[in-house]
Amino acid sequence: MKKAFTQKDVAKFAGVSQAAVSRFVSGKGSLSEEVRNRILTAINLVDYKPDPIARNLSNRQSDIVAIVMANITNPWYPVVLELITRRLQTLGLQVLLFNATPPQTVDDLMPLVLRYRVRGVIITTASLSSKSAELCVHWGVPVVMFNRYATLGAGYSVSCDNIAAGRKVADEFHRIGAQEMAYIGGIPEVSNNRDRKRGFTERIAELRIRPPMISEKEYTYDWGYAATLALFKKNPAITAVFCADDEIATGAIDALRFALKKKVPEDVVLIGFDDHPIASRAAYQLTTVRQPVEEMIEQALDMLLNGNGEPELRLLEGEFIYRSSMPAPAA
Amino acid sequence: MKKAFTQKDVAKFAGVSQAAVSRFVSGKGSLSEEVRNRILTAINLVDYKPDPIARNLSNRQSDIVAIVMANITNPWYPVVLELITRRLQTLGLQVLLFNATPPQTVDDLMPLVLRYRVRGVIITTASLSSKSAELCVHWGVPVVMFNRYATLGAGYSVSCDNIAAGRKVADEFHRIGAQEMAYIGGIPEVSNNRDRKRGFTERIAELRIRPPMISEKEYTYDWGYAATLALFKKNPAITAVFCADDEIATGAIDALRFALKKKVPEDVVLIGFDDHPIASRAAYQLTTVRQPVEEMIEQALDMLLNGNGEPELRLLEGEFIYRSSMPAPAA
DNA sequence: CTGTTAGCGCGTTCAG
DNA sequence: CTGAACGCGCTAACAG
Repeated sequence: MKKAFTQKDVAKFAGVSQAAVSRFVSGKGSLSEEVRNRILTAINLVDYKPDPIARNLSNRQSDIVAIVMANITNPWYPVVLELITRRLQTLGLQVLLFNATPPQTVDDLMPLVLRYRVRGVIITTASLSSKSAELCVHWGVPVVMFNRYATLGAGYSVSCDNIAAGRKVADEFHRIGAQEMAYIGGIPEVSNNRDRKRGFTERIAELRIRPPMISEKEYTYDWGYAATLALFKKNPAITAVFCADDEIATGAIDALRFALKKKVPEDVVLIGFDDHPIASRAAYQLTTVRQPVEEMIEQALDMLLNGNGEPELRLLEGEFIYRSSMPAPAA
Repeated sequence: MKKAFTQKDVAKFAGVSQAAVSRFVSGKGSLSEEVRNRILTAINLVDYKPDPIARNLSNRQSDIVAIVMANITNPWYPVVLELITRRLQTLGLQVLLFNATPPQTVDDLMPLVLRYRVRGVIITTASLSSKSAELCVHWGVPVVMFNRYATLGAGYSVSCDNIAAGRKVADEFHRIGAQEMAYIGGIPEVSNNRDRKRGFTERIAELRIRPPMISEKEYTYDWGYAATLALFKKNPAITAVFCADDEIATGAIDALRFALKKKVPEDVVLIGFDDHPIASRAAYQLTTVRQPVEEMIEQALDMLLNGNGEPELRLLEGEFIYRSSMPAPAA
């Protein structure tokens, strides 16, 4: 229960003023060699560590970044969270984690988040409402939406080029001659779902193939499973399914194999999205569009920390990962 | 970029002293009805929200709890994280997330964690070294180890009764007449691995069955897969495998089915641990020992927030969840 | 019951 | 180059 040593203590030991110590640790202002050394030895002596809380109060700028998530149990997000925290820690920043668990929305959480004088906010859930966006601008806190973007052009966004990816999936299905296709989507309003669907259906139209059946609801295994059952009941002739993420896709594969007794890829081919850790398992071997997570994070943090305030959307390309659920073209 | 309203502002609007406002928001001390109302209207007027940072500085006690994790990508931990943050948020507490990514250890992280004047620390990674334990005691910060316990009897711990569970697994295997068994473990030093192994092997010895083959390394799918291949190469007659967690178990199942062409459960039965989200999927249908996560969290937070400082280990019972990888006894 | 005062630990003028 | 002094927003003792 002892108190930590403060700059005042260091100052006393070094026989200088507290202000000098402050200048030393911050590196701002100038100190004589003499004083610098005395302070340094004093700091080592008492093992002084700056108090981030006090610093934040005085600064009005903290070293913590808030992350608002709602989908931690979707296996792709732990990967994201892992990489973000790791990257942030190397930058000397910390992560304050907020869980937007329904019915709690980002809008509800935002005022709370802002109270912590965070350096910035990363949102992987829904997108910013205009109300929350205003709030952030108001308090001068940068926000970046990760894997989705705001329809109202506020804040920063990083996302995969979902439209292009959707088009490519259509091309792949076309390449192997699929005629009856389906799209099993995630949350209808979310930008990534809309874009993946759009790229897919638009390209299918261009190719003059019959429009795919569409069913969308949420990004879960259970939904993928249930949607597959429903879709194939309506149309047993489907031979190619594009799933908006890997959770949905693995659910679809299980439904196909274990409930509908179909073979993947012989009877039905599937393509997912994300390349999350489960997708590569032997039980699934899912062909998928890998999101360039590390690069996305790099871009997100760049905007967050070095952004000029102008809303911006950075689009990165996804990478096709071929596995057995949808074989690669013969080389 | 506007400044937030402070107690001082509220005080000015209400025509009272700032201290009065402080008493109002904290609920401590007494105020006249008169003043109370004036303050309340002033607060609503300017939409005053207390500043947690400033409060922390003044208090020497924060409203944030640190969580130190290293295994976020193991699907059981997102569940834990999700539930902890949710529970904490309802208590008005926030989560500061630290990633002990190798080679960074808990010991390295602890001094950093402590600087944030956190209310407490939850560790799901390794257990406290004596050095770190001392540090926490020194600063009066309570620590609880989640799903593991300290060998040196410092800090709080919540864990499943792993020994009992291990014994029960042995009984189950014995019930169906298995003779050649194996244990695929996680990180050798971790208490939960040691206890699961111990309960299992001890009970097997009591039952006078041949001792199981043992192989342990880490809690991952890949390890489960690799270990299975290696074990069955040495002894193809194995018919029952106990895996220290579900990640290992699902890896083992895939190795069995896809590499070794064995049938589960006809040729080999398996039991895992945790009951993580993947275990219940159609592709695995894993019989497992479910950890009572919610109750564990409840106990963990109870000790963290209301503990008396005495080291304590709370052991909760696991629940057998029967699925097809090891059928339940006929009723 | 209420206001005044003194910190919490640090950054930042502002004189010397 | 350096130290004294003030403020960040809030809590807690202390008088009235």
